[in-house]
Amino acid sequence: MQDTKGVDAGLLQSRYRLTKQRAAILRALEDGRHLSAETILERVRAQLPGVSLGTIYRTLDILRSIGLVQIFSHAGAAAKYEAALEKHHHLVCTQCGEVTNVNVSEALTLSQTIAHEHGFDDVDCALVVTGRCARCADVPATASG
Amino acid sequence: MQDTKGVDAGLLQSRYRLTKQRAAILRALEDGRHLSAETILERVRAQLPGVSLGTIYRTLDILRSIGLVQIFSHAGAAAKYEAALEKHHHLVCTQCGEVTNVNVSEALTLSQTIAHEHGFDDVDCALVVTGRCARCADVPATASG
DNA sequence: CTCTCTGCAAAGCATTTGCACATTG
DNA sequence: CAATGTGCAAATGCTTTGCAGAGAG
Repeated sequence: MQDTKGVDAGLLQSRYRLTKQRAAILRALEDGRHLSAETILERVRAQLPGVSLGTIYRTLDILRSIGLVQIFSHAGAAAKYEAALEKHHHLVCTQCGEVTNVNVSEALTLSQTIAHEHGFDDVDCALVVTGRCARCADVPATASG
Repeated sequence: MQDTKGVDAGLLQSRYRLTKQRAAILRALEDGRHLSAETILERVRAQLPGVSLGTIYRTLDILRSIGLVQIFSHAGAAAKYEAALEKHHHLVCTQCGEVTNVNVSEALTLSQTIAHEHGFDDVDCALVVTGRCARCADVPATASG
């Protein structure tokens, strides 16, 4: 492993080794957004057939601990992972489940104010906005279940 | 089942039956905040020894569907349930895990603006503010793990 | 009485983990 | 070479579900 561009550098700076599995996982994360561990596994296996789910989870956990990956888990569903490019929040359609990244810089400011009032420091926040997207709103009633 | 005060009324108005299990679950939810299904089971069993976890989950799901219960699930941990008294958000200490309810009315306004820009309607939002609480900040370093 | 609920226990998923071998630095 | 990472498969934890009997309206 010597091909170390972009994100990979983050791993190198850490105390972790840069293996081909990790590089492939990072690449998968750079390509897509809101990927489940399962999806990441599929994409990684396209390049490295032998990779296991265990490795995906272990790596994702490391990447999160060094701040390279942002996790987003929303009631019930499997967690979604994506490269921690810049702070953003999520807009989720309650009907079709599609997730969109949105910028809501005020959310953090607001959160910090609240948190400080409660004596918290080291503040961060996650805002999940739910609703029905335009496409789903068009359909009169899915009348399912 | 005829003792129908407060929250119970909500169930009666719905198409669901008010059983003693459901009443006990509602009562448990009125007492505490951020209860896990397991905790609810314990509390309910104090009054009704035979109740099963399956019933807890089934009931919780019904209560959520008719808007009487608010679920809060935060990465990794088991979901937390509480009576849907009034809209509020959560402040979570990343160190000790304690959850506090906070009022952030601006969050919804903000979310609605964003959501509408994306063509969404029927908007709601959940804000999770994380940080280190005052008590944990006092301890120099937990030096754990 | 009919239809809905419940307890039980097994199933289902997402995620974690122990171990022996492969790899990295 | 020593330390770390990996694949495999079993284990775990939370939640869901099928079924036959119990209870609500």
